[in-house]
Amino acid sequence: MKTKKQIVSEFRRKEIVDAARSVFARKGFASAIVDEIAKEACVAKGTVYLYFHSKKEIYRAVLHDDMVSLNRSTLQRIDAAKGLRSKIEAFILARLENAEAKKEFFQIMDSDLGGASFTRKQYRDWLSEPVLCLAAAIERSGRRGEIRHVPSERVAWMIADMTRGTIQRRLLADCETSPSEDVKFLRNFICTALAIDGSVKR
Amino acid sequence: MKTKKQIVSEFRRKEIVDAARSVFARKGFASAIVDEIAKEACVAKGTVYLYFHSKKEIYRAVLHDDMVSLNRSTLQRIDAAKGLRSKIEAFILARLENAEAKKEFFQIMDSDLGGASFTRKQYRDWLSEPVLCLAAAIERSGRRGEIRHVPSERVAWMIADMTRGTIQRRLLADCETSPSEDVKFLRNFICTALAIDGSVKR
Amino acid sequence: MKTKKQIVSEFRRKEIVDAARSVFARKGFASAIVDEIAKEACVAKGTVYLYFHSKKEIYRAVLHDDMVSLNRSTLQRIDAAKGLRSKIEAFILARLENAEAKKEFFQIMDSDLGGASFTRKQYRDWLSEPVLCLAAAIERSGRRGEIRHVPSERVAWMIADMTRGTIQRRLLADCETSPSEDVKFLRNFICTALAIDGSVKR
Amino acid sequence: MKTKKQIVSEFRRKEIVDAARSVFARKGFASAIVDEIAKEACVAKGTVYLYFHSKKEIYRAVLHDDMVSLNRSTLQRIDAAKGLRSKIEAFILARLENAEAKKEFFQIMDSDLGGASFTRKQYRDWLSEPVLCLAAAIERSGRRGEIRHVPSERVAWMIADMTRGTIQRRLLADCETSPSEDVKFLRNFICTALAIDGSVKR
DNA sequence: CATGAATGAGGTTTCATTCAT
DNA sequence: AATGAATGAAACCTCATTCAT
Repeated sequence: MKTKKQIVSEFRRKEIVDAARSVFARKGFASAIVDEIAKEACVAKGTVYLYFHSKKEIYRAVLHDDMVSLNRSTLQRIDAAKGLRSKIEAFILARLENAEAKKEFFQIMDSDLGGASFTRKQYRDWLSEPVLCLAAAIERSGRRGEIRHVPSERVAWMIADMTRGTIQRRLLADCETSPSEDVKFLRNFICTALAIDGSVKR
Repeated sequence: MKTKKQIVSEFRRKEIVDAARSVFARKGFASAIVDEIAKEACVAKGTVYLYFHSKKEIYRAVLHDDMVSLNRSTLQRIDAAKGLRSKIEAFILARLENAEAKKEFFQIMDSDLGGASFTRKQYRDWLSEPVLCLAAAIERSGRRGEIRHVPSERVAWMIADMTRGTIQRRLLADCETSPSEDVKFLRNFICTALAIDGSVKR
Repeated sequence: MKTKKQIVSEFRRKEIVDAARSVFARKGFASAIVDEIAKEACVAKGTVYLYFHSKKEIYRAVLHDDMVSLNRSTLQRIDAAKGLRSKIEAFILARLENAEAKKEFFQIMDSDLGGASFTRKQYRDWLSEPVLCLAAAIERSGRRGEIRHVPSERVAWMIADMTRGTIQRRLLADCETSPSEDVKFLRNFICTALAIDGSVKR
Repeated sequence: MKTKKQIVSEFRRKEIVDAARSVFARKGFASAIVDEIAKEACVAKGTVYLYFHSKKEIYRAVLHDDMVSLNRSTLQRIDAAKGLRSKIEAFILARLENAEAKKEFFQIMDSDLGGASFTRKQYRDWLSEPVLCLAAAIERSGRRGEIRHVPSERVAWMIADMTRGTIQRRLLADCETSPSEDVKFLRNFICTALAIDGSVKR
């Protein structure tokens, strides 16, 4: 059972991470100021350093936390979906909705990876989990002859690339098109590329 | 005619921009130190400030210069190519080769947009020039019935997204696959998605 | 009631202002170095910036603090003195003694007005408070027929001018004459100029 | 005879000094920038250093030139005037008119003595020449019994102090009173203080 | 003689991190 | 555990002065 201390401690940690996400999204890593994070989390600057060793670590925590939850939900939705077409749609949808819900996180991922400290490599590594899951689904479909033969992992990355680009455009352009329209277009584009016509099973 | 001074001046400016590109790529905008840029350009710190008003301006100059030259070469190659398939390939190839030749630049574009100063929006705006050029080619092909009917601009952005993702993976993964292989895969993937079969004219 | 923090905070502020006064007097505004002020105040440079926004603000604080306390004491002494002759003497004495006690301050006021940042106008404005107080006393004396009729404000400024000149000479010349001698001469000179002979009431 | 070279050289030197006076008056010594002086003198920065060793030296030249010419004209006018009353008036008038004509110089003298480089002492030394001349006149008048017995040098400094204060007020207040009014008031005030009534000989 | 590009020492200011309370 | 005042390293930028042309 969680002690009272643990509860308070976890609560505070979350508050700091949330505040940090907001500040990092607004300013980027380098221009974010620890004092501002502390203020937004309603704690003193010193307190922040009780929970995190350094600014960099806060940054890592923000990204890690978000990525873990994003990946978890993406994987669940892919698993839940039946048929490749649905799985692809599930992937895209999970990403798009998450971007909508957590603009801040995506703004961070998109505009500043913390200077020298954090590499895009880490992002790739995180991303690779759901992408490989998608790739596996494509691979199976291919084996079953439901789609034409393609290098499944590569295709999965293509899907991720297009999804990401779409999200970027949505975030920048203040969403001229509806999310469902974007999803539909993407899925169709991909399915056509894989297609045995529109015959990919749902 | 260019005076001797202009020549020296342009040469020095270029040296600074080149040095800056290298430093920014290594350190990111915030961690880059003007003194280091100066040293790498073999001039004194003060000289840098004769040519640029601030660190931010140097940064802008690096990005602008690279983007202008990249866009110019991309547009030329698209124009030179005959047939949609070739034009698409030209676009991808121009980008990939440039990334290979100017790793530094892509690392900047990909990993650090200079904190609050620089938005990804600017990048999109720059990118939109060759993308719209590609879109126009797709549109024309569509009108001529060479490909199935698609929203050309959106498709052009998809192509850009996939190209960019491919470049990123190449830069991160130390190139397991050959560039031409990547290009071929990409082009085929796209052409299949657009295809009236494999019948897109070369 | 003052909290402990407020007390410490005010103490520290005062230490910085005192150190700054000393440094500014030695070096002038432009040549004064914040680091030196900090060192003399026995705090780190950063601490100085916790209390003041900029070097200019420190400078303003020094001048303001000194001027406020000088004016307060001058006004009190004028008020306490009975009779115009005594009031004039009080004014001169207050200024001379202050100059003696706070050489540093007068050196600042006299030799460096902080470049473009600070105008002599501000100094005049500060000075005008005790001068106008003196003018009022002269005016009243004039109305009562104790002195010949004069434009009181103008005369008050004359008194201030001569006092200031005397102070300057004292500071520069290492005081050949005793302060009380200077005061006596000044007062007599002025009283003669205003005089119904030596009959100005004490 | 002056060679052509000398003529050009003197002309240029004067242009630089004039430009410098204007810039120093506007900005003060510390904030004045050599480049700006050069530009205002229509020469290149390097040229300035052909005529002066350093910024400080330009500053000294400005003050020295002005002071020499001011003193010369003051002395001449005192000499030309007959009678103490006229001589005093001549002193005041010479100073006031000069201040009117060369506001810039007086603004320099009044607002910035160049940080550590230049002391007010130098100014006093310059000023002492006409002041001592005035003192001599007072002394003679005293010996002849035209005025009451006073320490002549001290009185002469008082006159200089009041003149200077008046000039300052005129420069700051945009001249509410006419110069001749100020001169008359000053002379009368002084003569009353010295007076054997109004009987000081003209 | 004249130029103005180049220099680089040194100033102000910021902010991550620590530590006494 | 929480605070926030204090620290001081390090960065950006300015500008007097030099010197090759």
